[in-house]
Amino acid sequence: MKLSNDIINCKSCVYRHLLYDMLSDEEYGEVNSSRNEMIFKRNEVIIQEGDQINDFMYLRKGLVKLFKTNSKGKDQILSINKPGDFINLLSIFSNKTQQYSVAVLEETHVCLVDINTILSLVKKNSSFALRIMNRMSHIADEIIHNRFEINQRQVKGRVAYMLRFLAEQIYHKNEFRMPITRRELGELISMTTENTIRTMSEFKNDGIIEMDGKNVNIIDFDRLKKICEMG
Amino acid sequence: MKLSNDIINCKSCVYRHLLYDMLSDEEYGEVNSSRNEMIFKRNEVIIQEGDQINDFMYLRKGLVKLFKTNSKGKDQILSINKPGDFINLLSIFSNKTQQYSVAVLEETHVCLVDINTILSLVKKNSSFALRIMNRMSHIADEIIHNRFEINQRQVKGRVAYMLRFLAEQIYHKNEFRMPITRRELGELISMTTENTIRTMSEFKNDGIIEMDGKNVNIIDFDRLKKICEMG
DNA sequence: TTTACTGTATGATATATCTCATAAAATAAG
DNA sequence: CTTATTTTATGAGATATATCATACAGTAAA
Repeated sequence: MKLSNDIINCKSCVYRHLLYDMLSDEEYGEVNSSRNEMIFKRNEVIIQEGDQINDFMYLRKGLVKLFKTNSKGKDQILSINKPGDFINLLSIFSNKTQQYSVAVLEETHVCLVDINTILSLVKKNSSFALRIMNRMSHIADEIIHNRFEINQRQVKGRVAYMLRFLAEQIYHKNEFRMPITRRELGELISMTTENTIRTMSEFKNDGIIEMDGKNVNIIDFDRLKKICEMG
Repeated sequence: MKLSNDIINCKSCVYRHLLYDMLSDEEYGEVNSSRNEMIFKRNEVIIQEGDQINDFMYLRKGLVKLFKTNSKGKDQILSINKPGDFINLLSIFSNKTQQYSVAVLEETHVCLVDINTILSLVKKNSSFALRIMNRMSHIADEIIHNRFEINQRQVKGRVAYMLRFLAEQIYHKNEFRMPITRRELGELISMTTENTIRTMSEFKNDGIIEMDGKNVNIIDFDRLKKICEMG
C-alpha cells in the first residue's frame, strides 16, 4: 500500500456523478481537501472486518472482493467490486466497525475521504444525503440479489452465473483473465475448490469455454447462458 | 386487510425512538397526520415485489416474512420481521419499485406514512436522515449476516439456527408456536420441505425438542446450541 | 538453483441432500 | 358436515456434492 502521487481533482473524476454531482463548488472543495488516494497491490487487505471506520472509501481503479470470514477461518465472498463502487458505504452509518473485509484482486486505487467530511456534507446537503441513501439501497440490493440467484442454482449454474458476471459486468468481453483463483470462485458461490475446478474443466471439455491457466474465453456463450438459466 | 380504528398518536408509540425520536413537535405532527394504520391477517401479502412505493411502512404489531420469488415460482425467505421493523426501508430510497415481497405470518398492524412526508423530513432534518441511514445499514446487515450464517451450515445446523432465532429473538422463551410452516422454514434455510420436516422429527426423537403440531418446546437448549455452533 | 508453498487437476469413495411415492392429520372451502 | 387442499410425516432410491488422496505446474522465498 502506498500513497498515490497523481492525485487529481475530484471534479475531473469520472465517477463523481455517482455521488458528488450534487455538491456545490465549496462543498466539492471540502471533499477534495480531506481526500487521499492510495494504491494497493493484489492480495492486500484494504479493510478488515471489525476495524474502526475513519474514511469513506471508493474505488477509482482496480478490482476488489468484499468478504466475511467465519469462525472456522473460511471466507465467504459477498461481492466483487469495480471502479466507482463505494466499498464501505454499508458500514459507514452503522455506528459500528467495518462490517465486511475488503481485499485486492487487481491493483487498486482507493479514494479515501475523511468520514467527518462526509457526515458534515450529509448534514448540510440533503440531496447528497438522499443520493447516499440511494447508493446504500443499491449496494445492499446487489449483494442480496446475488446471493438469492446463487442459492437457487447448483454448481454448474453457479459457475456459469459467475462467468457471465465477469464477462458481462466486469470485463465487457468474452475473453478475460480470471481475477480470482478457483478457491475464491468457490468462496463466491459457496462450493468447494475441487468442485469449482471440476466444473470449469467440464465446461472446457464440453467446448463452452477455452482455458489456459487464468485466461478464459467463453466460446459458446449461448450454452453458458442456458446453463446459467436452467440452474 | 382493513383500516385500524385504534389509531394512536405517534408520540405514545413504543417504537418511536427507533426513528422518530429526533423529530420536533411540528415534524411529529406531519408524520402523525399523513399516517394510516392497517391490519392484515395471516397469509395476506402486504407488499409485492415490483409494486410502486407510496408509503414508508413499519410494523407495530405481529410478524411478517420478507421474501423473493424466483423464476420458477419458488420463494426464498430473506428475513422474519417483528414489531419495530421498517419493512420496506431498503427499497424506499432506491428510486425503484419494492425490491422484496412481504407477507403476514401472524396478524399484523402496519403503520403507513406517506413517502413524501418522509422525504421532506429527510430534507429538513439531518439527524433524522442519519438515523434512517443507520437503520438501513442494520437492516441490510441483518439479512446479509443471516444468509452468511445459514450458508455455512448443513441442514441440522440450519434448523437449529432458526429454532434458536425464534426462541431468542422473537419469542424470548423456549416454548412457542411455530409462526411458519415447515415449507416456509425450508424456504428460509434453503432446504426442501421434506428434509426440514425430517430434521425436526430427528430433533424430537433425540430429545432436543418436544413437538405437538405447531407447538415447539426446546427442552435441551444446550444441545441445540451445540448443533447450531458445530454446523 | 533449490525448496516450499499455493493453485490447478482428477479419481475414488463417502455423505448429504433431493426426489418420488405414499399416507395420515390438520386446515380451509363449500 | 362433507369435501378438497395443504401440511406433516416417513421410506427408499437417485443424485449432487464433499472429502480424501495424489500429482504436477506455477510462483514465491531462501
